Amino acid sequence: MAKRSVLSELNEADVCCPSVLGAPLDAGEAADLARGFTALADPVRLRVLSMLAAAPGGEVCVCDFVEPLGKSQPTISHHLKILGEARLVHGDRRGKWVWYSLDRDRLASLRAAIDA
Amino acid sequence: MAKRSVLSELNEADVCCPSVLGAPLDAGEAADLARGFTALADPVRLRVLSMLAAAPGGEVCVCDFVEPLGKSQPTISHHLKILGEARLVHGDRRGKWVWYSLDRDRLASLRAAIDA
DNA sequence: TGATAGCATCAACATTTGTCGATGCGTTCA
DNA sequence: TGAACGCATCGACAAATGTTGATGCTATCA
Repeated sequence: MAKRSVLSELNEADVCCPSVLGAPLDAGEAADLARGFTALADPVRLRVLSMLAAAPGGEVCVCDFVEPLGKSQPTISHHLKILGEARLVHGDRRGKWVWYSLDRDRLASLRAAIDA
Repeated sequence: MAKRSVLSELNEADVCCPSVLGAPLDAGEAADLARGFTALADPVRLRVLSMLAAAPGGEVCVCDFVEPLGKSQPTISHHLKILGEARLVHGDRRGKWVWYSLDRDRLASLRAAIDA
């Protein structure tokens, strides 16, 4: 597991959050981060996040995504599931409705991964 | 083009860099950002970026990616092309070799898009 | 000039992804 | 209880993506 000569000697074995700009990522760290960025790599999902960020109260009901985003209800549900699995959003059922909110800490951790 | 009631009234029509956490993104802004994050949404490409960030001199020759990343030379070339089209890296030919370097400003602009 | 080496492009393929109609499940309310 | 509504899941499909062997192009050097 020796570091390659072309790479930094920095040791971040016990750092909590791997960063692209620290020592070279191993395959596992890279796969973890890639899962997070994959969730951001779609225009519909970015718009979902931006709507959540801008919503008064920080919550948006599923039904309120459908018409503004111009996608079918199953498609919206699909994207919310992906964002949920990436822990970027969280859904809260209240009666017939499910209200989604943004996990700003999770977003910040992804941001930190590409922080200089 | 009226803003929806559920959304912020903030007007950022003439702001340089759209942010996920500002006003709701329109389809065009979201597509632009998604292209950037798509480039980050792959473990091989993240490892390429981290190797560039950690490399003394900030440069790595294409041939030095192949063995550490365990991918074929055409695959590495493919990923470098994607990173180049996303303006995250830049290649510089010197003799037989092409040395790639990281565009830290471009990375910072993507980071800013998910900045609180 | 010819041989060799490094990198990009091509062709092909399997896998993943985004999308939607149909359907199922849970909640509300008359 | 039954009807209506909101949301998730399923099945299917087209499009995009990651990968590699073969090939082509450019630069170096004998």
